[in-house]
Amino acid sequence: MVKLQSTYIEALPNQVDKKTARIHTDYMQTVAATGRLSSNNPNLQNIPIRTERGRQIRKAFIARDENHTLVSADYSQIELRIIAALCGEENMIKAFQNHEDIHKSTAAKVFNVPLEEVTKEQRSHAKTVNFGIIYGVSAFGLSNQTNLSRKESAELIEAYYKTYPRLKSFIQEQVDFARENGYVETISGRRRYLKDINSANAIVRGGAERNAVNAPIQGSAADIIKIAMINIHKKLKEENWKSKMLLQVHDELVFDVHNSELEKIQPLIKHEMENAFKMAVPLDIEIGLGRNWLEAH
DNA sequence: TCAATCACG
DNA sequence: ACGTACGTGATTGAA
Repeated sequence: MVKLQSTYIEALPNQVDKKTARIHTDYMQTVAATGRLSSNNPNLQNIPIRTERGRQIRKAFIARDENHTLVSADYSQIELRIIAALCGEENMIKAFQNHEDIHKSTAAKVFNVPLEEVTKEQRSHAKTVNFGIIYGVSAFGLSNQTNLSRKESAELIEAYYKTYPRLKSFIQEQVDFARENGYVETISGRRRYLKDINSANAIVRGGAERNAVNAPIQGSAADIIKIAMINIHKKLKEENWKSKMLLQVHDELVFDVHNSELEKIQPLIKHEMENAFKMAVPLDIEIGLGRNWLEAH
């Protein structure tokens, strides 16, 4: 509550540019270790959305005038798709090819129940593990995030790896590669060097091992959206579109679209984002529009 | 100046 | 036996 007031409600109006009457962020290309962009002065990659009061703040971001509309396009589950493609886990790849709800689909397999009998709690637990895998979670970490005991968490992780065996080997291979070479890399060859990967200190080494797993996933997602941004920017420029690309929020692009272009630009954006990088899984885009950033989502 | 907290993906 | 989920930036208040 205090945060929303001081960081957004009070600070943002002071950041409006006198000449353009708009807020402009700076994107940093060489800050994040994984290859993501970061955003500052002000940070527009952490505008609230999760709480009701937060959503009121997001509503304040609007299209430039009556003749424009905000369009938001985001990659659906891009990090899970990347890990599935990187390790060739057919069970997960198939779920994405069939456009299934990946967390529900995971729950059905892990808990060995029909898709239509998956409970909310089972889906929620599957979702937690799906995310945890991306971060290199342990049984203890998982039990902290759920109402499961450490033993139940260990069993859940075991069932998960039985469902997706290639994920387990992928994690091991990333760590082995890092120990051997001192770095890991993304789908486009961006490296993250891990100086602590062979540390004698198990805590420090454990952190580097999680980095070895996470960096290729988070970094590959960053590679993909950057390629999409370059291709979209080129097209908008070469074909003299009136619409502008405004913001990038890791897996989302926001555009200020002239209403005359509203129908035609959406398939363009979708196509460029879906085809930015050829992978063993399809990339899916969710696209929306509205007078403000909240509605566009 | 720095750690803790909390905003986002 | 050990400690235990990735990546950022802005604000606050103690040192």
